[in-house]
Amino acid sequence: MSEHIRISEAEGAVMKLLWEKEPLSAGEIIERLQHQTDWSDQTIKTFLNRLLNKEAIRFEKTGRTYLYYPIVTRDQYMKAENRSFLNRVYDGAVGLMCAKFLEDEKLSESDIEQLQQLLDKKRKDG
Amino acid sequence: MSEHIRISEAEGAVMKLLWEKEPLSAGEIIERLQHQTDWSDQTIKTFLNRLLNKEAIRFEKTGRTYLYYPIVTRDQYMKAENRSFLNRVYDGAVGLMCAKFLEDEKLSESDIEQLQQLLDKKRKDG
DNA sequence: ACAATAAGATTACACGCGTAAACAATCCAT
DNA sequence: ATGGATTGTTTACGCGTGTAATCTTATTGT
Repeated sequence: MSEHIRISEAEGAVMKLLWEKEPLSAGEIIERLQHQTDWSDQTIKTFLNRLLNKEAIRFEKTGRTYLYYPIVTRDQYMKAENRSFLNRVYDGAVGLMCAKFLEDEKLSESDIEQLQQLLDKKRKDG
Repeated sequence: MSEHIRISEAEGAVMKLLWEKEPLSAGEIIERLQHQTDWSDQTIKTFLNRLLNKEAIRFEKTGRTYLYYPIVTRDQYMKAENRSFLNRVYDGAVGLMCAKFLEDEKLSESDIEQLQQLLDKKRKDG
C-alpha cells in the first residue's frame, strides 16, 4: 500500500516548489531551483524523473508543455520525515526531542506563543 | 576542525549503546545489538570500524580486549541531527516543525508540562 | 609449542543519491 | 518540410551505507 515513498533531500527541494505552486513546468522548476542552488538543468531533470518513477509527482501534457503536480502532499511528507527522524535519533521520545530543539534553536515570540497555545489545547483534549 | 562527522542510522545504534554505558567491549556491543536487530556480528564489526575511521569512537586495548569509548557526544550528535533535519525538511522553521510534531505525536502529561515550563523560561530570558 | 578460537582489518557488493552527459523526441520558425 | 531549440529519457559514475564474507593476527587451552 503506497510502499513508503522515500523523497531524498534534493528531490525534496523540487517537491517544495510544487507544494508552493502547482502545477509548474519543468522550465519553471529549473529556473527557480537555479536561483537557490548550483544544480545544472540536467541534474534537476533527473530529480523530476526520479520523482515521477516514485510516483511522488505526476504530469499533464498540455500541448507542448508538461505540467507537474505533486501526488505526495507536504503533510504526508512532513509526517513521514518526522517519524523517521524521531525514531532514528530519539528512539521515539518526542518530549526529549522537542526539549532539545527548544534548547538549541532560536524561537520568535510569536513562535513561542503559538506553541504554548498548542500545548494548552493538547492538554485539554489531547 | 572536526569536519562534521556524519553518523549513519546503523552507526547511531552503536553510538547509543556507548552513550548509555562506556566503555563497552566489541563482544558486549555485538550481544546487545543482536537483541535489538538481526545484524550479523560481522556487520556490527563493520560499523565499529567505520566509527573508528570517522573518529566518532576510540578504543583502549587492555590486554586481550578492546574497550570502546565514544568521542562524539550524544549532545553533539543530537544537535547536528536536529540542524540538518530542520533545514532539510522545514527550511529552518522551528515553529512549524514543533507544531507539526505536537499535532501528530502523542505526548504524555508530563512531557507537556515540561515543555510548557521550557517555553515559559524561554519567553522570559530567551 | 601448536592448534583452535576470538577479535580486528580488509575486501566485496548492491542500492540510493548527487551529479550530469548523451541521446531521443517534439515542436516552432523559416 | 527541415533544422534548431526545447524538453523528456537513458545511461553513467563515485560515494555512503547496509550487509557480510574472508583474511589476518593475537590469545588461550592442551
